[in-house]
Order: sequence, then C-alpha cells, then structure tokens
Amino acid sequence: MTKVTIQEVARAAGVSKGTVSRVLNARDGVNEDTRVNVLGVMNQLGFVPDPGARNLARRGKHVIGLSLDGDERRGYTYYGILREALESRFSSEGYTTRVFSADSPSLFEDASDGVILLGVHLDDSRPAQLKARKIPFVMVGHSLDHAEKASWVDVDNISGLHEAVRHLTKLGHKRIAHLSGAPTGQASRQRLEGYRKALSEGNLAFDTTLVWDGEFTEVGGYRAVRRALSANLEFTAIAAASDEMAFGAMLALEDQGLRIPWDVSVTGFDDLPLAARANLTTVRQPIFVVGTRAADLLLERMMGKPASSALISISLVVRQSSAALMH
Amino acid sequence: MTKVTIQEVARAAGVSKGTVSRVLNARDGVNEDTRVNVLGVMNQLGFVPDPGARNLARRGKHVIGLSLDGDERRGYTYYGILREALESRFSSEGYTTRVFSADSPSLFEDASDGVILLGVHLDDSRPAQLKARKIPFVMVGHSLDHAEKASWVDVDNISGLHEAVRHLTKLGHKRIAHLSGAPTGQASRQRLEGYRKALSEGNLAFDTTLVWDGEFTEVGGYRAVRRALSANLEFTAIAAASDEMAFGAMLALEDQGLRIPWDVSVTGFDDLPLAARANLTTVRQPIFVVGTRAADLLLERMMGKPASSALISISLVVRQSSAALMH
DNA sequence: ACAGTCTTTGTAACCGGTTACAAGAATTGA
DNA sequence: TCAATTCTTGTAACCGGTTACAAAGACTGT
Repeated sequence: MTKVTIQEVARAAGVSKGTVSRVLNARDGVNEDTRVNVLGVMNQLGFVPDPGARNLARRGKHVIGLSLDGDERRGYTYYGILREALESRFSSEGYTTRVFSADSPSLFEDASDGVILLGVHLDDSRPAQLKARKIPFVMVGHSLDHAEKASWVDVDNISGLHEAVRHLTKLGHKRIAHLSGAPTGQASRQRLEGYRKALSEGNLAFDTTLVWDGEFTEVGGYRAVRRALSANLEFTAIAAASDEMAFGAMLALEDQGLRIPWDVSVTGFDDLPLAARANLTTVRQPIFVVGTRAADLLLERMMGKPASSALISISLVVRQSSAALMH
Repeated sequence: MTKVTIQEVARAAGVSKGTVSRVLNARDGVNEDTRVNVLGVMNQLGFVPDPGARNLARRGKHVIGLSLDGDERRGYTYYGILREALESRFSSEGYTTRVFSADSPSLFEDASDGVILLGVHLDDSRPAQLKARKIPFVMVGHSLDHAEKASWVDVDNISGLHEAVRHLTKLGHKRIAHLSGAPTGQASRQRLEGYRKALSEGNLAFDTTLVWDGEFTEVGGYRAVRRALSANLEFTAIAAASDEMAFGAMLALEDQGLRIPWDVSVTGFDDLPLAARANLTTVRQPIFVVGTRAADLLLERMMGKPASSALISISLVVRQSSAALMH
C-alpha cells in the first residue's frame, strides 16, 4: 500500500494531472467519458489526495470551526467520537479543524470557512451570529426554531425513546419512569415526547411524578433515583434519556439492594462503549454516522448548495438490564 | 497580519531560502552569526512555518499517536485541554495527531513517528510494546517503574495534596478526610502520600476510615460521602484527589443539609473551569503546560536526544469552599 | 605560496496537488 | 464550406517549504 499520487492516476488513465485534478474537484468542463474513466482509475488505485498538498495549492487556510456549547459535561466519549468523525472527513478534504467553546465568539472573527455547531439550544445566539457573518454552518442536534433556515443533522430522538419504552411495555411494565436531561435542551424534550407517545400507545397514564430530572449526568441520575426511592414511588422500569444517567440510576438501585433487571429494568440512550460492559439495554446513536453526515452537509453548503438536513435513524440494542416484569 | 513566508524572511535577512530552512530546523553547518540574525528576523516578522508545506516537503506522513487508556471516565475537560495543547504544538511542527484507545494496538503498527501515552498504570503493556517497536514515546502522568527508562511529564502530585491539606490544617481542621481516586493509579497513590505527609506534619493521626475511594468520578465522590455520613464518621474537611470527586462530595453534603464551608470545608485537584464557578478551593494543574512540555519532550526524543522528564509544579487556588474551622 | 579540508551558503529540483492560459478538436451558423 | 464558438485537455507556474549538490571562502600544514 504505497501512496499513490495524482501523477500516477494521470498516467494510468492516459490524461494529464490537470484533468485528474479537475475530476477530483468536480469542476465542470470535463468530458463525461473521461470523468468516469478517471474516477474508475482513482478508485482502482485507491487514490487518496494529500490534504497538506491540497491546502498548500489552494491558497488560504481552509479551516473549519467546531463550536461546543458550555455544556461540556455531556461526556468525553460522545464528543470524542463525533469529533473523530468530523475530523477524518474534513482532513481528507484538506480542511483543518479547530475547536472553540461557545463563550469565545472570537473564533467567528478568525477566518473559518465553515462551522459545525454542537449542542444548540433554544436561546442560542450562535446561528444568528454566523448568519450575519455569512459563514456556512451545520447544527448537530438541531433546535426547531432554526430548523427551517439552516442545515442540521440529528438523530430521531422521539422514536428512540418511543422504541425503548415500547420495549418495556411489551415486557409487561406498567409503571415506567423517565430520567430526563436538561429541560431546556431540544433533545430532552423530544425524548420526553417519545416517552409519552409510547405510554399512550400502551394505554398507560402519564404520571408527572415519574419524570425525573437527571441533568444528563451520572450523578444526576443517581440522585434522582435515590430521591424517588426515598419518596417510595412505585415503578418497575426506568427509561433514561442518556446512558450516563442510566449508569447513575443503576448504581443507586444497587446501593439500595435492588437487582437489575429482577426488581427494576433500566434502559439508556447513546450506546456508549461502557454500555456494553454494563449490559445496558439502550438506544444506539450512530455517532460516527452523524458526524460524517454533518461534515458532508457543511461541505455542500460551502460549495454554495442550499441548506438541507438529515434525520439519522436509531435502533434499540437489547441487553440484560431489561427483562419481563415479574410478580 | 498577512502570512509571512520563508522567502520573505530570507529576503529580509539577506540570505537564501535554504539557509532560513536550515536555521528553522536547527541543522548544523550554519554560522552562528547568521543563525542569530535569521532567528531575529523570523521573530520580528512573526514567521510561522506552514505545517502543510513542511509535511509535503519532508517525505512521509509524520503522524504522532495519542494513546488513551480505557479510563475515559476521567472527563472530557482534562483530556480535551491536554489534547488541545498537544495538537497545537505538534501541528506547528508539521505533525498530525491521531487518537487511539489503548485496546487497539493496531495503531502502533500504523506508522507513528512518536506516541504520547496517557494514563499509564502499573501493569500497562504499552511502554514495553513501544520500546520493542523502537517508537519514541512520552508518558503523561508517569508510573515509577517505567520512569528510569523513558521520558515522562507529570505534575507534582505529592506536594499538590500536601499543600491542600496543609491549607486545611492551618485553618484549624483536625478531622480531614481524603477522597481518593483509583487505587491502581500512580497519581492516586502520590496524592494519598501528600495527604499523609501533611497530616503527620500537622501532628494528626492517619485514620484509614477517613480515606474513601471515589473512583475519580463525580458519582463516586457523591456515594463515598453519602456512605461516610450514614456511618456517622466525624470530619470537618474533605481533601479530594480530583475536582470531579469534590463536586460529587459537595452535592452529597448539600443533599444532607450541610453547608460549605460552614459545616465542612472541601478542596479539589485540577482546577477545571467548573471549579471557579463552584467556588472550589483546589490545586491547579497547568494542563496546558503539561501538554506543551510533553510535546517538546517527544519531539526531542524523535530527534534522537536521550530521554528526560519534567515534573510540573502546581499551586493552590483558594476559594470559598474552605474556611477556618468553627466550633 | 599552494594544494587539501572544512565551513558556510546559494541554487535548483522536488513534494502533491491547483489553476490560469493556450491550443486543438468538435460543433455551430450562415 | 469556412469562420466563430464552445468543449476538452495539456502545459507550466505556483503554493511554502526541504535538501542534495556545488561552489566560494576561510583555514590548515608544509
């Protein structure tokens, strides 16, 4: 697997470097036949353009910004994987990725050719700022009010929780609690909605005392469950809006001598690597797919194409933390 | 602030591109006077070499690996900042950084010109593997048994906890608990050692019932403190081995109606951004300095210089979570 | 004073792409 | 049928560095 250059592709395809480059950049003014031919050769040879060289040749830095919100508590793993996906896609296109936290707006002033917005919330000022500066951007985990005007990528939160809860109802559970995240977040609301939908489909009443705020953290989940247990609330299952909260919930249950899933079933959301080890039934978010998709959308926008969005579908992973209700 | 190239430096210094490049790469065979002169001009013009171009010119990918251990629970913030520091240093030298988790040894097979090892523990196989493959590496947070043979960077854990506890003893505290991290970790042991040292200097007895395992997580800290309170252990201060555990401790105390610092003083370790908002007295780890230093050491090793190490000193940041003991 | 060495420096090719420009081929219109 | 266009493609310069090679000076010893 030696590195194959544009030169070699050109030779193999019987054309010049220039033509290969034009094909590579999808420029028009290339004969369709040659285009197909060159594309075939590139593929066959396993050609991968050198990002550094590309960056050098196109003048200009070509940097895209990655803007986190202040909520870095969501955990290393999620952002880590997402970032990995974004970076691999962007770097192969010759772009450099820089991370900015939401409180430093200085970044937008720095030349960024495009921005990926993470954790956008309802009163977020970043979309407006970017729009004013005419910097193309894509939101990951969208928020409805911006949705029409801009590109976004999100997972189907509603059907995620919906599936998890339906799984529990099918197992015979009647008293199903919901560990919710930050109430201001779009994701939390949608997951709550999925929860309610599944309840009503199962002819179960919605009970506000069974919706607990876990702040999207492990300790938050732990405390919420401890509180619920102290209050002697009745429940046989917990559908959490994140794996981390589910982990906290499991700890709290075990600390009180309750066995999972014998006494209480628990489900999560994310499918972090730890979820498999903890045998947690959970909704799998294909984080890598989300990242790649977001990168593609941003690249399209930067080429001037109109905004578009993607809703990534999710799937339930059943493990041993959930089981049929026992009497 | 336009981008200044090697050409312009050459012109301004009255030498050729070649000479500037030689100075830039610290090659020998350059007259000392010219070297100083060129260096001066570079500085004055604010010259920053283009990583892409460098990478292109030197043949070969020039990638350095960043190897995490499985313990990704240590939190996004710490690794995030560290990674930031490493990447900025490496990329300015024309290197690309790739992240690998410890369980995938495939990376070492991939051409890595050097590796930064994070979270090395006592029975870690990575140093030996790297040594066998003759890949230079630097450990961040070292472990004594490897210490003689290889380069490492670490903060002075012992004096960190030592200072924190001394601060508490000076405030009059007699019953000081220690929230410890994972017992297998080198950092945990050293911090425990600092704790013991400060106790004995203050003529306080070491009491094993006051050393709690908080697993380096917020929820771990929370549970440990809840347990201690249930057991009616007597203490007026908690010195935690990490900020996250300290946060958990504070939550647990507050959940039980105890006020900080009126009833209990709490100190942390790291000085995460959240620590300031939580008014936590803590030991500040200059994470960015650690990263930069580690990068420098690795670059040196890659140039063939002998292994060397750095112990970064820390400092106590006093906030409102600690106060004089009240009767 | 002179050949042989060692330093120090400039020159030019090259890394892997992009792109302005020019030119040949094909198409169009009258 | 021939000039004017429009399509395609090749050529060569360039991006910002690195480095092999050659050459010019400065030293050396005899």
